[in-house]
Amino acid sequence: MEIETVPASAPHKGRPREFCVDAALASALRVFWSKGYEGASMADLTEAMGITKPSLYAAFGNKEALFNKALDLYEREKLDYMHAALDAPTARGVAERLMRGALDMYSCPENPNGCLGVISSVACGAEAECIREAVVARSAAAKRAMLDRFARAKKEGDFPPDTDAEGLAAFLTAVNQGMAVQAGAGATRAELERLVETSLKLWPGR
Amino acid sequence: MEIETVPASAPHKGRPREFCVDAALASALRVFWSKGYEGASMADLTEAMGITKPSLYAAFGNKEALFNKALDLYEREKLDYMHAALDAPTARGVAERLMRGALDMYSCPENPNGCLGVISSVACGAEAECIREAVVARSAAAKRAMLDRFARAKKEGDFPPDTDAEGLAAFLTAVNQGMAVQAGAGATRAELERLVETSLKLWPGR
DNA sequence: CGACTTATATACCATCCGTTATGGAAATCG
DNA sequence: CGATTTCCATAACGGATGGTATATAAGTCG
Repeated sequence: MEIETVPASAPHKGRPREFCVDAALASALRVFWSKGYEGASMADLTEAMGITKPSLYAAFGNKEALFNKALDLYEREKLDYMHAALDAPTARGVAERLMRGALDMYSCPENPNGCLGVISSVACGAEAECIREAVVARSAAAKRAMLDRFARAKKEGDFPPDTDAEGLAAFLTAVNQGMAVQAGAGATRAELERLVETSLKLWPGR
Repeated sequence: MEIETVPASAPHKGRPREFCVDAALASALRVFWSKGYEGASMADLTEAMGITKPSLYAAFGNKEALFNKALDLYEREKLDYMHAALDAPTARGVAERLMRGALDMYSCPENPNGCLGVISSVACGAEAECIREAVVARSAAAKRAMLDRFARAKKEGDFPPDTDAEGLAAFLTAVNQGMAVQAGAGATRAELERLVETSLKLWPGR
């Protein structure tokens, strides 16, 4: 929970805001998630958020700043399962929690289809290049965390010593990205479930 | 090799065209491949193709028709490894050829990064919805071909009888899509190679 | 050589894009 | 009560978008 725009103690002078910033940001996230950065027009955003353009600019800066805040929210609310997954006791547990967490998210009917990160990291127009870079940087960080976890798992004996932890991290990332693509293309939960079960069956160990 | 616009025997009346349709289409493909359907503006396209807008419209119809023809070309030239892959004698051979073929394509420095199909199938603006549907339909057909091949492999004993061929098809598709996403995000060939080797090591049987 | 057909080049169209200036409305402060 | 500050609503901005009308150039056909 955030305290609007000003630090904290502002006993609001001036006219009070007529909308909830958090709710508006959540609506914006849904639009970006459905249409991507470039596909989401300001008209789409303002309509979904229930505010006018000047209000949006006053509260969030501009479209890019709004997207970044929406991305923060996405990471915070929708990607928290990743942190929990990395805390699993074994590498296999990490993989399982990661895939099942992604599966749950992608097949939740209240969420737009697909993954905001994947949607935003595929190539698009020139104006969105900085957006793309920001998203790629974030997912690189996520992948590094996974890699570190697998390196630890290797030392702990979850994997044979000749295991390519980097390859496994890339593999798990790829399965999740592929799941996102298929979810974005309209795959059913049953199909995604099958993908997860198969991947889990192929995962080394146990 | 196509015969321009008219059936075949046209002893071209009127002013002759000053550019090569096939070369222009190849240039257009590169632009769509780099920037996606919506990210590619008519100005981008005409500049890369070396022709003016009226010439483009006269030769290809409109942006959507141009994209579909570029997609045909992409499938014909860049995705032919898929047909060859499905002809491999074993299911493992199919998987290997599919992944290595994708790897070669994604890491060819002359090609734009990523996969045109994946780029075009992730959500974007409303105007591109029909494009998205067309691409999704094509990749669904590709997946079905792979599924049929694996069903056959199951009957031929490549897999144990309790194998989930559908799950394996979804899995292989997902790895390739994930590879495309990572390639689009700028992964090196070495990274993608590692992903392929790992996936191949996990693939069932020998 | 004309007549005809087709391609090119320039300029333009309506529409939408993200963004912002302007004027009034709603609250607190003195 | 002003005075002040902040927010909302309308409407407009310059620029870019996909798509075209018009006029001219470059060929073949009779």
